[in-house]
Amino acid sequence: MASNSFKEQVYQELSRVTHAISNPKRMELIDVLSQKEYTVEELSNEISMSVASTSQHLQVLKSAKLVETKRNGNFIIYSISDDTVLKLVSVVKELGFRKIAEIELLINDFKTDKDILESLTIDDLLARSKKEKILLIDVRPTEEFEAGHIPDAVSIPLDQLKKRMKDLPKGKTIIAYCRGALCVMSADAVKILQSKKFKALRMEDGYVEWKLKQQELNNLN
Amino acid sequence: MASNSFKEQVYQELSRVTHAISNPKRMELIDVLSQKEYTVEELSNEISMSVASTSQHLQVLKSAKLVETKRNGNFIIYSISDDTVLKLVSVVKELGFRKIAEIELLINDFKTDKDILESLTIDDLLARSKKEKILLIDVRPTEEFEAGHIPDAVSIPLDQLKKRMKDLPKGKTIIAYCRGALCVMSADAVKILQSKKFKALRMEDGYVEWKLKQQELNNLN
DNA sequence: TTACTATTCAACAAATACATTGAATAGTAG
DNA sequence: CTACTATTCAATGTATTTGTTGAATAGTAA
Repeated sequence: MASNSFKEQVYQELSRVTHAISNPKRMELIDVLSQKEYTVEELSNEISMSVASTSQHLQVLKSAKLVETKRNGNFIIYSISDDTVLKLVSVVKELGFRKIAEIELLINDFKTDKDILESLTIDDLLARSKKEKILLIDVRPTEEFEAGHIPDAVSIPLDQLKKRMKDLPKGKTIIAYCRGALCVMSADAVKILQSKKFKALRMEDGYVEWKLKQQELNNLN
Repeated sequence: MASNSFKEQVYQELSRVTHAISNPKRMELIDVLSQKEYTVEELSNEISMSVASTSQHLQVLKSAKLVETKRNGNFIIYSISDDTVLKLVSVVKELGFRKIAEIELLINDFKTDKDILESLTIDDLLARSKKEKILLIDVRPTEEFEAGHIPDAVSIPLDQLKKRMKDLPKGKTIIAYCRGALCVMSADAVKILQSKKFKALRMEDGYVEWKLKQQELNNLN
């Protein structure tokens, strides 16, 4: 049957997309690239893997059109090809976090580890910012902030927090965010701030989640 | 580093989800199950594969919690575990269709094959139904219609279309839908109707796409 | 209990995926 | 042109995945 073969080909092609993110290291690469663009060697460090292997994984991602490249001098710069890829990762995480008990256990361990009792979502942030004055701080490295951040957020990279703490207000509630639910930076920041008697909270969503939320809103008007 | 091991474990778990749909047959299984629940043997027929292999694929999907089972007499009934799974497939298709040239070519071949010039989306349908009187027909098999359908749609399975054509209005525009972009049934229906001088059009989205759209709308209020 | 049946398990061979090392490539900068 | 370097390619051994066949299982129905 011709129609049968058509069907097979379609599923073959679709599964190339999913195959590309079916490997933990490639999943991690996409997640890292969600924050900003990187060179191969930088990525190799981020995911703790040889440069050659990293390059090979990147080629798989590229052939599935999940990432794209540009050249800058001697360097090849990899980046996410399309915001739909962010959406894909977001849905996979949604499924993973909701459905897989193992991950929930890991995350719970992680949470109690960091002594974070309260953790806000984007919706919480929006609601809260209407009721009271809050200060939103982005504790990721400067380059990631510059590659894109939530409006009105102030960049205070985690490693500069102690130095810049004197400029922060004791009255306002400070909400810290970083790369998302799996990132420890905002939790560390909140811990430091709380120890110095600031009113600080963690937001578990990051810039990517904020961006996707905006797109959803735009799509429906 | 403990935090490193935590990270690795998380990506390991997340990639179990994507690994589950990284195989063409398993992708097809999920797609088939998106319409309604099935027994193992039925699925084995749908995807043209031995019962034992089908069962094994289903177990992979189940261990990733993408599908779930219930018993009915001697039969085990498989179904999609959660609407988030539909969202996952939807995003994968979005990426696949938009990004992979091979699929676009296949689909174009398919479209010209079916002589369908116009193909509506859900948004088109909603807009159009405000301006003129339309009749929405669901040409999938009865069981799939009964498992869930777009409100106000009338069930006219493709194999009954010729018999029931005399009851259809010549004045109204008839819009046919089936399982979604990859399904040929609505295209066949429109071809038949047009040949009998009905004003008929195809909608490329199906019930699943409609359901996801509703959920998006609900999420934002 | 016993016969029956839908489903799952086990074992196999073939194919594919994986991470590494070391060599090749294609650009840049002097 | 030459030296240099970030990236990619090639080859390798190991591990995992795949689909099949045939046996085992667990539930139903008499």
